[in-house]
Amino acid sequence: MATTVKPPTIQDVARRAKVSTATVSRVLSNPDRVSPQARERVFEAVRETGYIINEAARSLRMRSSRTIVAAMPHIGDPFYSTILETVIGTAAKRGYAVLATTKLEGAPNRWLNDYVQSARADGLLIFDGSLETQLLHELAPEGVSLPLVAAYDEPPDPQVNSVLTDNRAAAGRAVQHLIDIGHRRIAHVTGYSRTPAPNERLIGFLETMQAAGLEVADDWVLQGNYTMESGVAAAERLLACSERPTAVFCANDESAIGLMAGLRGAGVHCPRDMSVIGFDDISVATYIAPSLTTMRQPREAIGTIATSSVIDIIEGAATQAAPLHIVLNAELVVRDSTAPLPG
Amino acid sequence: MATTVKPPTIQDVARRAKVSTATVSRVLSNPDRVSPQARERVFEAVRETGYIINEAARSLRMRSSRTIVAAMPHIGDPFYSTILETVIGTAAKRGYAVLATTKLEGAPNRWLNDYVQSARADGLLIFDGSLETQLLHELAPEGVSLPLVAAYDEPPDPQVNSVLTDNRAAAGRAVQHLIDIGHRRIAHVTGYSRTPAPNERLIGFLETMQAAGLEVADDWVLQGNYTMESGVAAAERLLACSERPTAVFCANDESAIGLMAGLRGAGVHCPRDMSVIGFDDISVATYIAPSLTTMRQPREAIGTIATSSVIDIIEGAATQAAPLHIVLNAELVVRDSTAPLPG
DNA sequence: CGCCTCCATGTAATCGATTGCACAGTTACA
DNA sequence: TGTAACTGTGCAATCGATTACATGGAGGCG
Repeated sequence: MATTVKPPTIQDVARRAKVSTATVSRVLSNPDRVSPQARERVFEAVRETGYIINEAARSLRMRSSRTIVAAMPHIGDPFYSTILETVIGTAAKRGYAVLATTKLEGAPNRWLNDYVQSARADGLLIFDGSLETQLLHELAPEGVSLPLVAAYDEPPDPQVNSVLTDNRAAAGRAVQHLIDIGHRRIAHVTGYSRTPAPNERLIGFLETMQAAGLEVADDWVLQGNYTMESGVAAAERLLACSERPTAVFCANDESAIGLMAGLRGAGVHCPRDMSVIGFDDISVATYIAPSLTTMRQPREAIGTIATSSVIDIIEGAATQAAPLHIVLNAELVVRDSTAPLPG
Repeated sequence: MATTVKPPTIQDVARRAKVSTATVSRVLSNPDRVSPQARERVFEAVRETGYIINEAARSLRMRSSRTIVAAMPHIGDPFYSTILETVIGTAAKRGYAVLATTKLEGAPNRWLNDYVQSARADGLLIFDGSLETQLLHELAPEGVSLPLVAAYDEPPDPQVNSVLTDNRAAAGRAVQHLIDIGHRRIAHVTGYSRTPAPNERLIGFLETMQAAGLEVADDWVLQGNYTMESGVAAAERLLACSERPTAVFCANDESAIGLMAGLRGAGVHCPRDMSVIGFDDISVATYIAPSLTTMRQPREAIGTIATSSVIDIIEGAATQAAPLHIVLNAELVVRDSTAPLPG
């Protein structure tokens, strides 16, 4: 039957190739440092034994695990899962594996930096602002510098390396688009803020409305939480407004999709009766009816840049004079869910 | 500035608590085996030093990494990302971390079992049939038994533990629903098969049509690949059929969404002119227009059961007399995209 | 009182890799 | 021929945990 055989070790290879383990190790990490004959014998012994390096032993000795952690609030969200995919791809190209984590309910919730302290991972990628507090708690007092890159909606601690879209400006451009096509009464379905600071997209909305000299009634700011359900709920409250808006800026595509579903259920036609704009450009946005006007976030860029940055830091390529702050732009994609205000 | 300090080791704790490292280790893994006095001193020393176990050292010594690998074809797909989320949650509750992998383009593609051989992971969760061949290649000749659970569309090697939905039966029920509401001319947008075997949902479609005595014209089987793009392309071919079907069964929700977009673009109204049924019940399915009739796969159950099974196997709870084969059912969810055939 | 058992703890080997240092052999050059 | 420089390789310490075995002391019992 199935027997569990102990995998060959570097000792086995050394014995077979009639060299020392030191030589085997050298062949594997830097073949040029050994003679061609020995090198060839070692390669052959590796082939014959099916040797695969024991990463646990390597990690212990080298103090490096060639692994990074990606922490996100909610992997089921298409926005994050796309990012995770590019993270994995980018990390793999550099020889790193990716440990994926979410906020855990009911499970022993590790401090994120424990992953690094315990030698499970060499660096951290944080896509969730609320996790940062967990981090700083242990981090700050020590003054320890952790290979860490943050990439999320709210502007993180300026001391922390970050890659993010300029949410405030992008939100402003979304609202400006609605203004440009004639809307004056504009509502906003918010996301929540994962940090103590107010949500950046909300700020961008308010600033732009103010700059255009437009009033924002109290009941036009509809609390949401980035889910489709919250969009549906927002639709109901929206339709109950004393002065009904003609357009809505939603903090993300999912709440926009929920909102449109809610409007439809109430017999309100989008975009004829109400224009809707989202944020993110998740992949379904093109295919639904009406197709969704939105701000496209460069998700691939976010994932790729954050990942290569953290690996650069781990490997000491970036000497880290000052914290890294990369700001990306979101692009307006006009589709069918927004239309000029008639008249 | 930021200084990197070496984390405290078990030696540091032992010194501080004035005991041996053996005692510290015992306190940490089985507190009852040491005297209350020593135990208390150790706990205090741990607190004072901020000791965190070095997992690399532990893995090396224990030959166990408390990590599992989840391999999926495409994490961006909402179907898989939801599963991954439950996998991470379930694993965390049992004290395991999750390494996430996808099929990698252009990166050195490890054999999946290398993760286990190299002591990076203790077990494997495979959500992609095409990856299995990579596995068996190295696996079979050795006769080594790997803690492995497969969970994907096609029925896997009977030797391999698996958790899967009965795709053939579920596809049959989807088609039967269309028949029940009066449709006779039914098309199918296929997924691809990740294994040499034909796609199970296609088989279910054909079997059910045949059982109902219904003809399937050659051009009613539309090649797809589970993407929305392929759904759009299928719509075009569908409308060109010499004898146009009145209903379509799509191999997953995304191709159904694409198909509906394509139909809409051609002025064909769903469900009035064409009924559409999907498969999976991804979360947007409820919110789009028309809302999508589909077969709901128990994704949470798949993720949870697969994860606990593989951990049971790792920990030897399951003595593995025979391979595990768990079959789950998909449930028909009727929404607005299917309607009775008029007349 | 002598012997046996049991409990708490310490000693030291072990897991499998990497690498500083030592050493032997070769080549270069005076 | 002697010395220096260099190259290729091996020896053995090391990373930080776990655990089999040894030890010493306390307690029980005839």
